[in-house]
Amino acid sequence: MPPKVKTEQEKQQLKTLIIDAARDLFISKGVEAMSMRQIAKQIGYSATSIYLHFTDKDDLLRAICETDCIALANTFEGVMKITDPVERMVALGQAYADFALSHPNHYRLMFMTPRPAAAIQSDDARQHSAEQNAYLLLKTVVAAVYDAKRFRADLTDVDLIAQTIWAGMHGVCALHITMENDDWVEWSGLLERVHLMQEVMMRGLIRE
Amino acid sequence: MPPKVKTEQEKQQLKTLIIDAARDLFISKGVEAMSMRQIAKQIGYSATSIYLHFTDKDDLLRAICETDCIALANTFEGVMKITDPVERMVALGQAYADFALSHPNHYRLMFMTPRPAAAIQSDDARQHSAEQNAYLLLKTVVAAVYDAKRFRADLTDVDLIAQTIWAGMHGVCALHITMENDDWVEWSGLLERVHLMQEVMMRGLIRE
DNA sequence: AGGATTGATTAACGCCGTTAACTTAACGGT
DNA sequence: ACCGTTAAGTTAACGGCGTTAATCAATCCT
Repeated sequence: MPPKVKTEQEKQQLKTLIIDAARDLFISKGVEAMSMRQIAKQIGYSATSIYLHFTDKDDLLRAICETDCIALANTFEGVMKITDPVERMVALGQAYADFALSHPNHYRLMFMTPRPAAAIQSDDARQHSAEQNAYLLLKTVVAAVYDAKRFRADLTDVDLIAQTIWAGMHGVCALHITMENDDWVEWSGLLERVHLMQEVMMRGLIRE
Repeated sequence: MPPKVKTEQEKQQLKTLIIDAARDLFISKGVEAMSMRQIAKQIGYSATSIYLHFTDKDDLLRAICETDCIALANTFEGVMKITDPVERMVALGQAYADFALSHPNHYRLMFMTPRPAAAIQSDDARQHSAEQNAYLLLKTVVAAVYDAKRFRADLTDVDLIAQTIWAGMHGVCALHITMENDDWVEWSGLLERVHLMQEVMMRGLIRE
């Protein structure tokens, strides 16, 4: 069954065939439902042949994220063009939330799943590029707001400010992703929650 | 090997023996490391015999949480005695964060793991008692602050306010639990982050 | 034509949660 | 005292998982 000598192009085709099948499962049912065997079944290959193109499941997941985070990066770049630093900061938060809520399984993988300490050291630095980049951008924007003296006078730690803003947006998104099906809490509208969080953060951080 | 007719007391002893072994694994390595076979190995029983005392793994997990959430409930009751509603609200947030950060795996299970929609309807209501109770308490406190007219005038939705506060504290805790090992962000002190989040929330929500 | 190589496959290992079938010891009733 | 029932375990097994090793067939190169 191996009709062989695939051109580089054919290889790439198969690779993206795998990625697409994997992403379908990943997006609709989450990491744990995206099993090697299920992917294989969908594309009509054997489970083990996936290992000819990806070293392991994590590698495949990373490929999916890389692909899908390009859109995010583009959105962010657009946001960075906004001139007013405070406006820029708010828009960045909004873009972050938009991504989290429209790609819940990506978000879950990137920001809600603890990676064991071991698995991190072994990475060759350039791994978590999407996450790293997002945080770096946030920090840049926060620094701009700080330089413009728009933060309250008692706030001097740029890292601390950035991490607090991150935590606020993360809280709304993560809580929604985890709890949307729990109906023992009468959820107010998701958009309202995102908006109020932004408002509260601004009122709490910005010099009035 | 079955020396039998255990008194109700002996049964309970074995049950807590199982729970203790399970909790050891759960606390130190998380849900996924707490396997039936590992638990069994540690207490010198067969994996299947656990099913004589717990219907399945979820049941066992619920037992662990129930046991360990009593401490939490007690702390909360203490907090509720604080007379000033705003002070009470802040103290509740602090207690919540203390629990999350000292029982990260409990917290992960309770507030960071999406339960599929199906698994929720089938529960006979009294299931998520700890979570439900915590949110109810928060809502009560928020309502008290609202009745005391201490919130900003434009804030009128008690659920929305409560959920935003929840999200803020959740954000700091969840982000820490997920990312504490990622050293590509220069984390400022955890306590500072919790504190600033509280401060920001208060400044953003409370009438000045 | 024949060997090396490539792209695949099947078998297998060791994990998991869980169910079914079986064993063994203790008790109750006659 | 015996026998059947039952309680408390056990082992075997199913189907799923990620992953590795061995194998197989078709093509390419010499």
